[in-house]
Amino acid sequence: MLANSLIVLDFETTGLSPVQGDRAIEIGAVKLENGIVCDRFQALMNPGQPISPFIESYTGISNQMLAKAPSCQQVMTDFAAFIDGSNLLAHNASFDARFLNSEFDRIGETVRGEFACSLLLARRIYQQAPNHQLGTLIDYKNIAANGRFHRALFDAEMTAQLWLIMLQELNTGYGIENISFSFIKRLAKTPKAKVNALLASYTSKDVNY
DNA sequence: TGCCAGGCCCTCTTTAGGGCCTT
Repeated sequence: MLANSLIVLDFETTGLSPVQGDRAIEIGAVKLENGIVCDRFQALMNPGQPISPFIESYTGISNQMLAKAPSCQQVMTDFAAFIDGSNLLAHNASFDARFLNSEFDRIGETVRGEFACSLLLARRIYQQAPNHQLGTLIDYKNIAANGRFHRALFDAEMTAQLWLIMLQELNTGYGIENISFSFIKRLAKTPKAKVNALLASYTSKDVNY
């Protein structure tokens, strides 16, 4: 079942590319079970390098805050225990997956769960949205947002709420129930012009697709 | 708000280019 034990996560980082030496500075995540947030994880981590004024401004996380934070190794070890092989979700998952893989590589961990992407799904089912940035979609769907975007836990919470709304609308709009994780991934990879046809053709046999 | 990268996805495409997303 899709909503069972799904970890929604978000990284704040020193930049865009771990290949270029960028590191994680904060991880936030919520655990969804049966459509309900049942656990949370949040931690700043010291990347061992100063962050730029741009990142300080963008995230509200300062070098002073990170100087007091535990190491990436310590935090990511704790986070590996938190996710424990669950399937994963993020907004623009390719970005978070790169950093999760990079930070896990450094501590000898591997990502065992599968990743889904709320951005790809939103681009399919909200084709009329002004754009598909997380903040825009939260506003577009009138989801209550009391917090600061670009902090990891808040973005993870908002991504989780957006995800649940999308599942609910797939249910009410297309009669799709008990949708599988793999069907959502299939939907996210379907060309936009063929999304409606796929949804209209959905049958119960797709539950375990 | 920009740069760095990479995946997705569209189009005046596929022998390519550029916008959108993430920090």
